[in-house]
Amino acid sequence: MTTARTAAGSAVPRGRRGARSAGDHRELAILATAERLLEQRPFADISIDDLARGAGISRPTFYFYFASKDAVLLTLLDRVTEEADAAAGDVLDRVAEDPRARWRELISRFHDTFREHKAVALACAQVRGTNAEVRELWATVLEHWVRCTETAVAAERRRGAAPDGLPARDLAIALNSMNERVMYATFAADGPAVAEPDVVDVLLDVWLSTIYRSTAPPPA
Amino acid sequence: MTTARTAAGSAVPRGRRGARSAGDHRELAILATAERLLEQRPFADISIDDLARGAGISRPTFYFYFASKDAVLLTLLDRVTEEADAAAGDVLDRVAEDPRARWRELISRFHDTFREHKAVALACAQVRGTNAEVRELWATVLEHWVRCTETAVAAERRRGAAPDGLPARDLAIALNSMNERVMYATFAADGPAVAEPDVVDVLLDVWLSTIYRSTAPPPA
DNA sequence: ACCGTGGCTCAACACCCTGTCGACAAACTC
DNA sequence: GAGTTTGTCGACAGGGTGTTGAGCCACGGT
Repeated sequence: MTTARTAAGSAVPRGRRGARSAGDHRELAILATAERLLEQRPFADISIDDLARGAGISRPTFYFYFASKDAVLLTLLDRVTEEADAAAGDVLDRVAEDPRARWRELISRFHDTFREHKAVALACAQVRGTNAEVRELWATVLEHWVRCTETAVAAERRRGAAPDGLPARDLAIALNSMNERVMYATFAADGPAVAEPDVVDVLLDVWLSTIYRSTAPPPA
Repeated sequence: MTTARTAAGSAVPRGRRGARSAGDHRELAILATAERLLEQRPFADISIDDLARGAGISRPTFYFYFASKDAVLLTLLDRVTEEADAAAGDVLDRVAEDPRARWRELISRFHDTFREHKAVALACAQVRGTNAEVRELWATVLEHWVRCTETAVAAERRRGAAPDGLPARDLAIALNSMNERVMYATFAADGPAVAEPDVVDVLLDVWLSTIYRSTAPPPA
């Protein structure tokens, strides 16, 4: 019921007078431990005790900071998606400048952000199935990206650069879903996957083909 | 260590003289209970006890038939993928006849099969994250479909119906991944999803655009 | 008719993990 | 220096998993 219960809004430094309290430090330690352990083994194989010990505290104390193991992951996911959002920036507002380059930039930046936090991304995809909060956060984030894509596609159609076709929203959903799954498979390296260095170009090619119905969209 | 340990190979009636033993009956009852319960609540919320009780046996007895809860799901998944494979049949050998119709048939049949076993499909996608056997089975199945797609695309290119572009395998991976994720989102109805009645046509449109670089592929 | 074996069943147990409760200490406030 | 807030943990209760060991029943062999 104290600081920690700000849950996902953890990026905002809590209302203390800037002073790094012991609690802040511990909370960060738990998060860091979680991300470190996730690089070594799957989320399901990490117990709350592991997290607590890794942060130098006891299990009950863990609950002072987070309501559950899932809450830790939720916070981690929140940080990563914010980073991805920041990385994407306003690229989509400038698609008309140079469509191919801008779309590529968009895909590439998402790819880089998620690759850097592979472990978190992979864990979230798994937990999404069992945890409603993670599922909803992801849904919200995805919805945002879908809307951005949709808007950009609509703009390209309006200026005559892209032909009409599928409803922009459906296309946006299909493309973003594809990206999600293809990147996941590449990172997880389980099952059929596109080779890491090619993944951005493969995805880009599908985006361009479906949005413009040709490999090379007309420049501005 | 007896009959049940044939695990995924359960479709093959075990070597008894055709007689439906009590065991066969129980095994089927567990499977049926699992599919029924999965339609009501998520896999994680179903305990082995639920499965056992549903099949009219005790928990320890459950272990006589399956090694774990996951093993039940694995068997269920095996049945569904076999059904999907059968439904797909040889459509891809006849793509040249009428590309649009055949590709649509392919996507549509997968869609129908998985929609019919929504619950199993959804559960598997979730468990795939934590269970290596499910992950591997899915990987194998997907690899098979990717290869079929790849072969068909290559054939279309060879006969001049489809232009060159992305390596056929990468394209096949991207498209199948998209289908998987888009159908999942539609069935799960969580987060941005294509409306159920449109999903086949949306997917088809992306397939055709990327394979033929035009909405309407040339007929034979 | 008798025994043994293999298919089948379960009560009871050991274990692990989660989440909570209540007592307690250090620090900051007035 | 009394009181609140922050932070800490030992000990417990509860629920799920997987195992053990003993027992039942139907059958085929002798």
